[in-house]
Amino acid sequence: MTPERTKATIFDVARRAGVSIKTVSRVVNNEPNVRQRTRDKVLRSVRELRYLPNAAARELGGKRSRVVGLIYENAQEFSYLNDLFNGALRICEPAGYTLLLRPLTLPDPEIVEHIRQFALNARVEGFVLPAPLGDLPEVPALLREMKIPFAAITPREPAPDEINILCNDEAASFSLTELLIDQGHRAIGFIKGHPDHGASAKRFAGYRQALKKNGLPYSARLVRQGYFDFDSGQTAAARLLDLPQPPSAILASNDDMAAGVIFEARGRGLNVPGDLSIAGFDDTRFSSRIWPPLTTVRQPIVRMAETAAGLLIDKLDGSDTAKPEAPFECEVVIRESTASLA
Amino acid sequence: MTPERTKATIFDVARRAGVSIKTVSRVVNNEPNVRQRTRDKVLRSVRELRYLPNAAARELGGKRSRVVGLIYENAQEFSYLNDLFNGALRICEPAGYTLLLRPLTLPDPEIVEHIRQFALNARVEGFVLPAPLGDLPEVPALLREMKIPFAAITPREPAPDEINILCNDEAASFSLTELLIDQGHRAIGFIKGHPDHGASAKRFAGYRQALKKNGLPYSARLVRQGYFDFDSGQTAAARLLDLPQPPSAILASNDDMAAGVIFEARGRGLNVPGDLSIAGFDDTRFSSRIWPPLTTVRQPIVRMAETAAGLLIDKLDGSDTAKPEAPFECEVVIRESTASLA
DNA sequence: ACTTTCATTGACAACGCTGTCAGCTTGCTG
DNA sequence: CAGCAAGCTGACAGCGTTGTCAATGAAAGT
Repeated sequence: MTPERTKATIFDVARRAGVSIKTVSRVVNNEPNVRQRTRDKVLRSVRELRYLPNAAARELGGKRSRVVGLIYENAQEFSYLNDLFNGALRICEPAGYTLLLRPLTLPDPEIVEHIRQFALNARVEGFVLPAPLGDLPEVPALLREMKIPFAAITPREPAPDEINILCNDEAASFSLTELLIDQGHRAIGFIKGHPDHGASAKRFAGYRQALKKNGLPYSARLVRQGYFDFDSGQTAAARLLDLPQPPSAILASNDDMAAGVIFEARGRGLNVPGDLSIAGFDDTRFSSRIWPPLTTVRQPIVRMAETAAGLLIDKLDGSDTAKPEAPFECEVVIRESTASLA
Repeated sequence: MTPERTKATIFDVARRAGVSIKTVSRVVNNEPNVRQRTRDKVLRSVRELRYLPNAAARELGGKRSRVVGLIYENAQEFSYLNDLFNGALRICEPAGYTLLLRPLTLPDPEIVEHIRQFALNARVEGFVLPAPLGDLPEVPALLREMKIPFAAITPREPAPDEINILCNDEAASFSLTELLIDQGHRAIGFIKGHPDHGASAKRFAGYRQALKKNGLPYSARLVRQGYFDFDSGQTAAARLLDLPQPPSAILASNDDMAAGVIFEARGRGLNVPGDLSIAGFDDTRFSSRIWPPLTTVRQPIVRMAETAAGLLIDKLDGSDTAKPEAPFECEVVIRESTASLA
């Protein structure tokens, strides 16, 4: 039978260290104004008793729940979420915060009520908002009304006074498009992302810039609207390939759609990349595992999530450094779904 | 400006209803021995004041955290996890429970300490243990020592006195194998799953039974060990295809490995399913989106997770119905990666 | 009518922490 | 060496519930 000692409380620690409970509280919470010797004494008995502060009492007494919420779109690519969650968790856990997930099915007419309920029930102190939640106008509005700070990941428009985690989608898209141009492609199809996501516009902008810089004409016919899902990618690809003069390369705004493009191409007996080069965005778990492996752009999502959670916690803890973060760099990953035009 | 009323407490509700706080507590917790009229009065003022019990106070006073933990292997297929989480959440949330996720990187020599820390920090009252966690001997042992109940999902050996959620992997594997046999395949390769997962043995058993029942010889040469990941599937496929008399069909114990098989086949210029039929297990998000779409087996994971969470909560709440659950049925999904032998 | 028995209700003490504020030490300053 | 500010420490009152147990009231038995 394991010692099964009754959980030690702050009283036990205080008695053992010969100080008051308040002093223990100070030490445990890293507050100033405790002599080093006292601090050591307390820390020792904390260790010896394996003292673990009771979170409920802490919250009740101190009004702080130390809960960070991560709301996300349920349809979201899960490997993205996984990275997001792992990154945020890696910061929250050692900082003594609990990270709570809440999926949302979009579009959701009652989104405000759902988030409010979640925030209230779970006593969320701060939110991490992956795209597109930072861009839906109701969400930031609600959180501001509730006075809950948040960190928006890749929002279209960085909210002033809030934490914004950005990455240079535009530059990455530019590089990817230039890569195709360098490979000799002239007619390059583009499938836009979901209009609610800030990244969509940026990726499209990078594509246009690359065309322009390289003196290629922009043709609206080669551009189709997609919604970041496989089916919309497949549909858009079908339209592009039905064109009298179909593109020799298609750039999809994410990998799910790129997979849809590959699917459609294969269905038509087209050889990828022989007959059609295809590239995407995101470097999903499956991007390297479908055939052919996909040329794509990798975002440092884990680091972005870590930064988001870190800044958010800093804000919640009041250690407000408030330095505006530089955008994260994306990386073009070249695989076998793209090739030089024969 | 929204009413921003100071959050109502149990006192406010009690005053308004003209009863004591204890009575309010009884009503809110659905305890017996409250006259119907009183109950109604209380419920009305609860509604009118939008009363929400303070979870911290509740936990401090009542010793119940209402936290359910879901630990999982981080490498786990995401769509599986997503279903698992959504299913469990769908039960936990309305029941007033918080569902907390905790990824684990296996193998983990300190797994016991990690889980213990998590359980203590998060004050987890009960765990949902997806495979293979229910099968690692340390984990159930630890939880029993800590007196934390758990619901194991598809464990190899159902633990008595605990909640076990099973599904008939064996029968599904049997059907899938018979499907291939019916299509005329005689040499059917099999890639085993990770030995830590209970499902692996069952799927293998189903394969062997189907061979036997249909009078086909079992050849160990056609069986390779895999580990549920893409790479091991690819490697195993390479070995099988290098055989002097390679199989005309390969059955992989999950879709990740099946994708690896497809990848390998494509790399060798083989036509799927023309030259090689391939089937998997799990019906992953991507199973229908790779080319060709994969014949596979779908588990009702969402329902399994719902059941797991539901039974666990029943146990935690003391409403112990303790009926042994019947195994869930899997469904064979026939797509285009399998075809009759020409 | 007079107990006895339950169902119903309430008073009040935990629960384990943090915030407030007062008191005690130090170390300086003049 | 008094006087004062700043550093350090502790006493104690909450925080919003639930558990315990006693009080009350109503129903049933004699």
